[in-house]
Amino acid sequence: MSLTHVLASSFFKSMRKKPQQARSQERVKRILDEAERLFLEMGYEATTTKAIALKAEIPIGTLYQFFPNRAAIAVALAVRYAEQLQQLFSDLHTTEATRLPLKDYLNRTVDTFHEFYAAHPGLIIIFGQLRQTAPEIQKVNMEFDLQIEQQVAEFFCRCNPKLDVAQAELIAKVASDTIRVLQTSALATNDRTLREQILTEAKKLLFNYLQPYLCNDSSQLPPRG
Amino acid sequence: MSLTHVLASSFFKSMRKKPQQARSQERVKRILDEAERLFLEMGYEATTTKAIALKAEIPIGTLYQFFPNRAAIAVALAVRYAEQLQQLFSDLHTTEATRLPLKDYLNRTVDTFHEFYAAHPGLIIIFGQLRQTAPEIQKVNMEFDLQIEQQVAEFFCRCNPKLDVAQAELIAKVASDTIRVLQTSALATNDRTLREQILTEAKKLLFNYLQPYLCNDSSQLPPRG
Amino acid sequence: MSLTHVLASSFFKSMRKKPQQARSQERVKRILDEAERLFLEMGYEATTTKAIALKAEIPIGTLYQFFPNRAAIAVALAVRYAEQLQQLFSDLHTTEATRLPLKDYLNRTVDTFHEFYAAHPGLIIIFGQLRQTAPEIQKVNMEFDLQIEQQVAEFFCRCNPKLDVAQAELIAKVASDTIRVLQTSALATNDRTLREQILTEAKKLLFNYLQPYLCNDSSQLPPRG
Amino acid sequence: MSLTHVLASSFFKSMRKKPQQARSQERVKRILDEAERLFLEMGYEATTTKAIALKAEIPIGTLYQFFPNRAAIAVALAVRYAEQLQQLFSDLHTTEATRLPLKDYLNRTVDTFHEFYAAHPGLIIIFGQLRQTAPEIQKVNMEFDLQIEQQVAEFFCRCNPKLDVAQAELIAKVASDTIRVLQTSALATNDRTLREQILTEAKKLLFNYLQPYLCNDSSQLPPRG
DNA sequence: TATGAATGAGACTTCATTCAT
DNA sequence: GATGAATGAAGTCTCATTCAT
Repeated sequence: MSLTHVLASSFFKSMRKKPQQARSQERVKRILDEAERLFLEMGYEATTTKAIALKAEIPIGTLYQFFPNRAAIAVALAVRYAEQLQQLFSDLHTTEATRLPLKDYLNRTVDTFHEFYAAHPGLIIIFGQLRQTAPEIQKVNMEFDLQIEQQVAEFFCRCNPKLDVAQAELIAKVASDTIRVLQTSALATNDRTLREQILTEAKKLLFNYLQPYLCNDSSQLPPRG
Repeated sequence: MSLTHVLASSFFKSMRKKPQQARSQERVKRILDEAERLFLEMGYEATTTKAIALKAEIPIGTLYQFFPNRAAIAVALAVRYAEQLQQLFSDLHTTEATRLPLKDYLNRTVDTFHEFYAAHPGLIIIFGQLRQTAPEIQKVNMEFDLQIEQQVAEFFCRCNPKLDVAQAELIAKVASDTIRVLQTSALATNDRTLREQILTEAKKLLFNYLQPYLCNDSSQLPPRG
Repeated sequence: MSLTHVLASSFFKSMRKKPQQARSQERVKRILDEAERLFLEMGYEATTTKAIALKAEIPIGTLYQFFPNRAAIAVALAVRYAEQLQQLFSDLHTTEATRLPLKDYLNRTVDTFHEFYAAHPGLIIIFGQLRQTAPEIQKVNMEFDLQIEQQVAEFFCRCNPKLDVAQAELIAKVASDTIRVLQTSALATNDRTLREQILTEAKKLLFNYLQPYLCNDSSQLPPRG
Repeated sequence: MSLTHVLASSFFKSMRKKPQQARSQERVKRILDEAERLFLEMGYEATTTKAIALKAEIPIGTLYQFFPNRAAIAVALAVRYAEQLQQLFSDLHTTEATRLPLKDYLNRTVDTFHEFYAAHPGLIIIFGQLRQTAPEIQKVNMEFDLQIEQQVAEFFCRCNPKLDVAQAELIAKVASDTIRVLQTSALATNDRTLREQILTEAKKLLFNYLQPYLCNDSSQLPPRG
């Protein structure tokens, strides 16, 4: 029932067999790594399964023993990222971060995710642009977004117990979408100053937006509806 | 030098020849309309030029007289939307909207664009997901985004003359990215209530973010840098 | 019955109408000139009628009023060359050249034709390589070659009245083929020294070959085969 | 460094992969055989890859596994002929032919090659007319011609050690070009008598041309220059 | 199990030629 | 007569996936 569980099952459903031997695991990793690089460089449609197999240095037939088709590779990539992001999120929330003032919590969150995004350029493609091309990926993306948003919503509820769940989920969704697009926007530029500025604005924007909801001062809570 | 001019030139550069006769114009329109529908339904890569020609009820050779290749059709679509959005934006700013209080201005802006987005579902694909697949489209998108952001920045500067241009452009970019993603998010759901809620949050978020910058009370202006 | 007559009729048969007005003649010339350049640069198949019309600065429809199809342009080019070559040959034979010693006659002939070939690089394509692609051209080529060979044979018979006609025609054919290939070979190199050397060898070769036949000393005449 | 080696490498470079299994070799052979027939019948440009695959009774995709494009088939054909001709030439020179008097050597050479040409009508197309259309073929042709000419030159030098290398190469080139065009000329006619006559003249022509150079009587050697 | 040669539908695009204006 | 937009058959080549070895 946990996210990890759900996604993991989704992940392995996309694969023909669960690689148990060391070599198989190594091969699957190589496939995913090379596929990510190629998707990033050439785009999904322009990336051939043969090219992936070639770069991963495995026979094409073997690739098809791990993945039933090309889309499954993209899905597996999406799941791998989802797991990593979930881990990142969990790590963040098991530290003292959740006990920081909102402003600091947001700064930390934005920076943490930014580092991850910056280190994984493929992520934006997989989670941002492959959606349309491969409906399967979209599904994984949406499922994952939802899971994260629910966890964020739970966190918001813990911050401000007066917040009702539906409201918290709405806010979580809006905040998640916003943070995601601004991360993307920041990463799209090579101008390091601009990048920092965008992140700074993102933090302000989130703070200004969330403060009225999360500040435990009921007098500031906006009326529902 | 105007945006319309720039985009129009870009538009016609993407086409083999400028259709001047009534029938040609009609045909180009049909090509674009059908292409939009197909891109939306099947995705860009899965949409064949043959299918577009078939749906538009013109011979394939004729399609290629107007567009040198499939990507050019997508570019033309992007330009068409860019022009319409620019028009929408200009119309908004030549009304009294700009003299409204910030909150009302934002409400109006969000609603106006939302109506347009809702009426043109293809827009999100063209401006949101086709980027990677066809670099030409990305270019049109980015040019257009930049133009709009500059106009928004100019508007911000007029609202608050103390704002410096670079700052205004940054804020405009952040606000534009945010509004765009939330519009998309709103449209992604079929739940009309949720959709309204997302838009309401978008308005709040923008207001909370922009007010400190645009409220002409210098004491509230955040220090630069 | 003259060559010029035969070829001229062939030439105009390849054209839809005999251009009588000055502008038409000018246009046909431009078509041929540009076609020649394009055939030379791109090859026959890669040269589109549209490209020819474009370069010649005439509408494509007008091109098709002068030539029924693309091959007709190539044929017309072949005929134009045939006429020029025939003229060259006639001019040579109406001078004192025919009264020179064989060696001098051959030197003059080789050089004269070489100058023409060098000045008309399209000739080799039209007469050498377009044959296969367009059977019509092959026909014009062969007709022309035959006419020239017959004139050469007549000349040989005049040189040595003891030569019978069939023999003379055979020799003329062999000599013509040889001279043609060596001209081509000479022109294929950019090394001016090598080019001169090839031509020098061509002259020797022809002299050594023809002398026994044409030297009016019956004792040297080879016995008929 | 041997010709065979050079050409073989060129040959396999033109192919996607070296066929190793019996079936593959058989298939490549069928492709080449049918391509040759079609090139001969229809011309290179008019011969479609589909038609070749159809005649060879293999799927088009399989054809493209062996050859990256249509031109590569023509190149492979050229290389196949080059190898056969080289073999023919080598065989001739490892017999006693080289020890025969010049006249007999030439008779034998002309006849030997004529038999081969007559048995392989595609050769003339590939080596004579495809040049322009496909630059790759031209390259193979020229490389091959050069190799043969060098071998001929070496033979000439052995015949007459007083001949310098550059001179020998020039003569070899002239003789090769001449013999080739006369072979072609002979084959172009269906009149068997005329064909024989052309060949007879070719032999005379070559003998008369080469004798002064190769006859080991230095008094007859033409002065260089 | 592992492999990679084989498959063939189908994609995009071109271009000689026509014919309505 | 002059024009050039319109046509659509046909060409080359790709590639996801299979399956015999």
